[in-house]
Amino acid sequence: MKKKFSFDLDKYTSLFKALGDANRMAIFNRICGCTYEGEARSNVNEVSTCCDLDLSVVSRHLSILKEAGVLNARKEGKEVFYSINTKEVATHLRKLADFLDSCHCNLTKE
Amino acid sequence: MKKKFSFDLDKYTSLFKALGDANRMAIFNRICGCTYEGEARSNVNEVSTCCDLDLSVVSRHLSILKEAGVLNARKEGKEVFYSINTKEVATHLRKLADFLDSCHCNLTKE
DNA sequence: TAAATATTTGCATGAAAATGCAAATATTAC
DNA sequence: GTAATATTTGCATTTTCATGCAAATATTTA
Repeated sequence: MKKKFSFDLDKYTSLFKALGDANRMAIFNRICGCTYEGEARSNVNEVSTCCDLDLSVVSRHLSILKEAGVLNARKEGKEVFYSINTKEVATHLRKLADFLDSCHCNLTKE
Repeated sequence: MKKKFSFDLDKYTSLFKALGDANRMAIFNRICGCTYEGEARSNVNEVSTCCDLDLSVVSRHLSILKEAGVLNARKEGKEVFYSINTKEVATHLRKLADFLDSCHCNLTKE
């Protein structure tokens, strides 16, 4: 029955792979900051100010984060506004945390 | 004051980088399973059965996961037993989830 | 239509990471 | 000590990924 404690490995792998890069994490954090400021809007140009990268690279990172379900993209005119997919990401993180707790790992850890 | 909502980017980057690989995730899941079974012990040989990799590669993956704080290692005789650092990992995951909730991201998401 | 602005995509390059094999190390058993 | 077992490390190879530049696309404005 051990199966019921398992979780979608691929989903977590892609989520963590997306966030496991310093520049993408900086971008992620930047967008969190933007959205918290109340504007809830950060286009590619704005985001790119958080790291010393070519705009095209930032664009690609944003696309990777979007593919992994971390970000949402909304096109408005010429611009594309990115925002954090808060609920989905937080849910996944908590689910894994709960899974770990349920595993009773480290029973013998002193 | 926006700073108080921030979090340790580097810590999360290395944690996610460690888990952002399909084989390491399989290893991670395998050890979760082992520990749940009550034995709380998985040596390198046992772990290596979860993926089609040379033992030396598995050993390296385990070391990467340990460096990132995901695993604990305990040497017993010739063997090294790995277990999940449950509390630390779960805590980090929840902290990030809480951070996301506190950001009020996606205010405009429909 | 042409120009301006925002973003993405094609392509080449360099860097980092994953992998396997062989050899080295560590520990126990004989 | 030697043999056996478990794991790690050195090294070479391959693969994957990040990056920047230039060109292409999309959209608005003049």
